[in-house]
Amino acid sequence: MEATATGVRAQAKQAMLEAILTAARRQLAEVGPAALSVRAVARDVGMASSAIYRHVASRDELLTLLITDAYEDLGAAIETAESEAERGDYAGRFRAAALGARCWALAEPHRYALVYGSPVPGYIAPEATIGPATRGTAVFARILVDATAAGTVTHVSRSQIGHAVLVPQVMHEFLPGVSIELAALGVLCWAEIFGLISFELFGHLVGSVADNEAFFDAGVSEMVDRLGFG
Amino acid sequence: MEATATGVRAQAKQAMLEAILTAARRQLAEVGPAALSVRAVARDVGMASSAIYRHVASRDELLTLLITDAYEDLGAAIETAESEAERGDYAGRFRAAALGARCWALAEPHRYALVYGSPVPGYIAPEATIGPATRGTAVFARILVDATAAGTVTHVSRSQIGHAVLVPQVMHEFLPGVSIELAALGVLCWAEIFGLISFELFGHLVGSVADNEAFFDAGVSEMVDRLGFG
DNA sequence: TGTACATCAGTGAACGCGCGTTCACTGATGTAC
DNA sequence: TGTACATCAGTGAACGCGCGTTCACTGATGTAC
Repeated sequence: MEATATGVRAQAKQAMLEAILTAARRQLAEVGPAALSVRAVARDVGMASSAIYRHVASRDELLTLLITDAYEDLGAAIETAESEAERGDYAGRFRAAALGARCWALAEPHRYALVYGSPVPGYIAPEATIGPATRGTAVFARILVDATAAGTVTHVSRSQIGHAVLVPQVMHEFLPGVSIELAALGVLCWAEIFGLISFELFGHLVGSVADNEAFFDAGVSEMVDRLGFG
Repeated sequence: MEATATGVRAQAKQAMLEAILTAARRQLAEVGPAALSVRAVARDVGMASSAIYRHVASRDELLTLLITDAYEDLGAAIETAESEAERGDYAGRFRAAALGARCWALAEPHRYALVYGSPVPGYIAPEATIGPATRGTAVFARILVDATAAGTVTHVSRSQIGHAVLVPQVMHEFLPGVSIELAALGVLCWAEIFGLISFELFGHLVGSVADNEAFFDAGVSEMVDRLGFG
């Protein structure tokens, strides 16, 4: 009974935290991260503002929770999308992962902006955000690793890339066996994917690109070519 | 004498506006666009907060001025950098323009984030920002146009790009004579350049990329290849 | 099972603060004769 | 050149508002005997 008893309290607490985060996500979408306010969240959730402090230490911790939450959610979306492609189809896996990222971003523009837009002034991301941040990226890395292991990489860009460009530890941990050239190309593509998504979401394609989805697809096709998954 | 007289007043007014913008840029760097405050700007400039309203209609107009100002400044930096390359060296011009953008962004990270980071919540950009926004982009467009006119474009990516992807008016106005394929490739590169800059500035390369400049250079080299400026 | 005690989620008032914008005003600077 | 008047940049008080965080408190829920 003891375990169940404390379990009930803990469960209620967990549910309350979830409600607070839901309200905070709503707030985020309305006023943005810089104007996110503990009091507004409390109002939304129907509590005294001071009650929030029973669940969250400060406004900054609330922001941290939103950030890790967004990274995890985006990472999960990329994982799910990628997992639906055939394992041996590296182009398909890459395409699915990229599209998964874009779909999530379109559905959750404010949470996307929170993690891939401007840093929040005055907020310093604690170490706890690093883990979740790599989740989505790791999916892309795995595709490169698998393709290399399978010997499917047929051609990489002709541009020269110095050996010191990437951090060795990342090469060992996330890209074992992958050549520096392909790894650097992968990081470039990773940045391009999020560059394309940001441009679309932040309005820089308005007036230039008529069909955002076709444009993104064209970009991804090009990346697949470059990576040698053609 | 009349013209000089009003000229003196007008000149003082102009100087005051410049002082306000300088203070506003400082504020922007400290607290970000969402927290930019008329009162803090007034304090910085040494005036009563109400005095600001003699020069600027509202907080939103102040933001608009900062945005057009940032676009113009970035555009000018790209123009200057690009103009130093030899006219017939399209790869060199492209490279210079891209590096010019990156240099400006590194020197003015907050103003860069203002225009290429997350949109400011609750702020709706007026039409007046459109013109300045195209200034830098136009430099890249001109390189494509010139290279096409000179017949220097030797090879474009093998990926297929539908004809409806780009807005026809933009093709006519900024990219006359340029093929749809090259134009789309150009827009992709444009997005990639700003994607790379944003990733670097917003901290997404920390821990992965050891040498940001070399990495950016590698990316640009690759783009030059793709565009057929090799 | 029943009772005494401890835990702890939520309250509401209070702290000191900053915000955008308006408004009647002052006083220096420019203009017209 | 001298004077009367108009312009207008800057003032400071005021409006109504929201903020993060603390603190002593209440009262329900869980725990230990």
